[in-house]
Amino acid sequence: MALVRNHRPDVVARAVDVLDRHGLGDLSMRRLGAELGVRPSALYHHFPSKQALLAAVADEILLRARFEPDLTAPWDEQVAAVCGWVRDAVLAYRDGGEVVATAYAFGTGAMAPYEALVAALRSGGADGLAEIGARTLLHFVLGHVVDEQTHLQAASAGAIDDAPRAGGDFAVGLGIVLDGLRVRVDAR
Amino acid sequence: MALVRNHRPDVVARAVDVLDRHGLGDLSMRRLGAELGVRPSALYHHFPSKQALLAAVADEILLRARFEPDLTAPWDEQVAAVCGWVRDAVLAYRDGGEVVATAYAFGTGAMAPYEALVAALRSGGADGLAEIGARTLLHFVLGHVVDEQTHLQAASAGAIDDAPRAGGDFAVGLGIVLDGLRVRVDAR
DNA sequence: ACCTGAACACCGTTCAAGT
DNA sequence: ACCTGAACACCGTTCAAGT
Repeated sequence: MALVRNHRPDVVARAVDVLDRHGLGDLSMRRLGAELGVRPSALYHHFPSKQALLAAVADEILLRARFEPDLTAPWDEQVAAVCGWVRDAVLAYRDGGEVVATAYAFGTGAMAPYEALVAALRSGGADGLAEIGARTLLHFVLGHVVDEQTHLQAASAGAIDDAPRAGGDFAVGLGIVLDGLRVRVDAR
Repeated sequence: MALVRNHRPDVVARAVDVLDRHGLGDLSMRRLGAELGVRPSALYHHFPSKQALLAAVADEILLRARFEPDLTAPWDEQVAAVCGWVRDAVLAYRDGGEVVATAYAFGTGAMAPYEALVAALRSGGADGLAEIGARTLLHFVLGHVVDEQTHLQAASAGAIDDAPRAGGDFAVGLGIVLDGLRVRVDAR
């Protein structure tokens, strides 16, 4: 007898919720199932694997921070806007950075920021470097945000005494050069 | 009765070996114990946790690609040399990038490259930006190398058709600017 | 379409006890 | 100093069967 009936979006929403409340380490199929009032095996009706579930979670996190590119803006401002979007989206949920970075690294999700960056870079005429530029910027942003988030969380958990760190912001005095064009990513 | 007696370096060496032959996913405490002819619990005599073991593996991988900084070289060349060292070290072992990146992210290991980069950046006069610059460069290098390694391995396993990618090298036409000073990281 | 029940093949970690 | 034996509290995934 089916006590509960969950649809795919319910599962994703609950997963985001568990992630935010208990962290990535506690987001297991069994735990998520229990939280939904369902056996773990029931989740495999919606997702072929945990990896696929986590990719959906990553996409959901990015989607929730709604973003629409301003195509009339200068290309470097467009790039900065995308970076800012990713940063905001990911910082809004516990372990958001790691989830998105992993999904992106495995190529299973989090493709929207990559495509937005490619578009922005192309609009700046950096045609040949758009793809590698987008990947670099994403590593740049995600790397720093994961850093930030890890240390922030560790500090708030009392595991690390939060010594003053040189710039919690990923952009302080830093830029990236693509083919001679300087891109400032100080979105914040 | 002790059939085998392993010292700490033996354990690390075997772990590197298992990592390279079977990948990070197969490097479990149980598997490593079996490979050493020992129960998994015996490993906890040498390491307090798997995380600590993996940190030691990361350090070992970096150590095996012996590196000595040329303090007479221009600072940007020093930076490039460190990046090249990390890249070479990590590419020499299966999943080396992920192991080192993770140890670095958790702050449990892989500190040598960070310190080398800070020193190189300081020697260039970028005092206030040395720490954040070092972290940025590391994210930059490790991010790209993990990318490379993941796709390379996936391709060689036949999981992905290796479409032509824009620059397998992390440095193609890219640089990082620290306070106006352009750092080229095209180590290769 | 969604769920149960039961199993399979694993994990990391602890700890008293052995040599 | 290093190892065993046994346990604890978990994992992801599969699959026939139910409604």
